[in-house]
Amino acid sequence: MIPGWKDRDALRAALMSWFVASRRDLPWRSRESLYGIWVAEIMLQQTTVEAVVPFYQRFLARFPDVQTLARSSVDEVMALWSGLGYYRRAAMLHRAAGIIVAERGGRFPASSREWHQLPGVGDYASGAIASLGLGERVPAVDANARRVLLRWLCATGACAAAVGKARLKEWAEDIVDPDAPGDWNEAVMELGALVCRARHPKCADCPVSRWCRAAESADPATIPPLAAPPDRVRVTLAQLLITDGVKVLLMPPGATPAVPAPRGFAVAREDFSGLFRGMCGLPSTPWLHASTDQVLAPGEIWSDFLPLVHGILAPGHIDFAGSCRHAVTRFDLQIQVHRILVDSACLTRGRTWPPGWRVAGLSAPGVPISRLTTKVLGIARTEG
DNA sequence: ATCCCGGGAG
DNA sequence: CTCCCGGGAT
Repeated sequence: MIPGWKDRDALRAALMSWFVASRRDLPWRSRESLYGIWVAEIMLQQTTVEAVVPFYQRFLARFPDVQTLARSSVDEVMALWSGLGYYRRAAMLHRAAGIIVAERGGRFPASSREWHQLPGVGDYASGAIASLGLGERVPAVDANARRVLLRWLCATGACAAAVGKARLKEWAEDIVDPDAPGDWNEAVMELGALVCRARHPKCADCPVSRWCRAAESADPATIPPLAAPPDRVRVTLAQLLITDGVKVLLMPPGATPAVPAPRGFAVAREDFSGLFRGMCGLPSTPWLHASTDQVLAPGEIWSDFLPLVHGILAPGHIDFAGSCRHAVTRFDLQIQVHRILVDSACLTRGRTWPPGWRVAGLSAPGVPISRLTTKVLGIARTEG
C-alpha cells in the first residue's frame, strides 16, 4: 500500500474520465496489432508524439507486418528512419524482427518478460507493449509517468530525489489499474504530456490535483528536480560535397576515410563512428576545437582524401559552399561545407569510387542519412 | 556512468 | 538563436 494513499479508486475514475475526453487520437492507439504497438513504442522512445506520427505511418505502409520487416534489408529500414534520430533503435527493431521470425516462428512474445528479452525493448517498452497489447497488469514508466507518479507522492524536490528506481517501480506496480492496465498507462503518460508537464505544469486544469502532493507545494515544476545537463562542447568540422548540382556522392555506413586534422587545429573527437551509426554520410574531417570564425582551407584538408576518388577531379576545383550548425548529444557542431562541382556523366560513371559508395539525389536520397547530412545537402541545393 | 539525436518552446 | 526534453545498451 502506498503511504498516504487516500482514495485510489476515486483517483483512477477521475483520471480515466479525463482521458476519455482529452485523449489524442493517434494512429497507433487503435491497438489493431501487437506489431503496430511495438513499432510505435520504439519510435516513441526519446521522441515526441508529433515527430513520430508521419514516420509511423510511412513505416507501417512499407513494413505492414513483422515478416515484411524481417526480410527487408537493414539499409532500407534505416532509410525510412532517416531524420527520426537514435538510429540504433531502427537497427535493433530490425534485429528483433529477425529473431521473432527465425526463432519464434513469427509469433510475438506473450508477456512483458519475454518482450524484454528482445533487442531495443527495455523496462518501459516491455511494459507498454504488454499492457497495451496483451492486457498484462504491468506499469509503463516513461519520463512522463515517472514525473506524474513522483508529483502525486512527493511535496518536495528532496522527496522525489530520494525515490530510487526500485521504489518507483513498486509504486507504479501498485497503482496500475488491474481492470484496464493499458488504458491506465496511456492515461498517466497522456496526463504527463498534456497537463503535468515538466516545466509548466497546468495544475489548475488537472483532473487529479486533489490527490497530488506536489500540487500543494509552492512550485510543482521543481518536483522532481532536474538533473544538471552536461557541458556543451563546441566543435568545428568540414564536409565535402561531390555533386553535379542534382546528385551527390555518399559514403556507406561505417566508411571513415582518413582525413587528417589541418595544421594548427586540435582534434576534439577522433572517432565519431558511433554517431549516426548505420547512416550514409559525406567525407568529413575529424571534429576540431576551433573558434567559430576560423576557416578550414579546402585545398589542405582534402589533399590526402582526393586520391580515393581519383579520376573525378583535381584539388583546385574545391570551393566553399556554406556552413550550418547541428547539435548532437552534448556537441554543438559548426559544419563548413566544401564542394566539388562535377558534370553528371562523371558522377554516374562509378568505377573509381571505393566499394559501397553511391550516388543519391540531393533532395530525396532514399538512402539512410541523418538530419546533419540533410542540412548539408540543403546547402548544396540553395547554392545551386 | 556515458553514449546515442531530434523536435518544440521560449 | 538558446534551452529543454527523453529509454536502452554498454
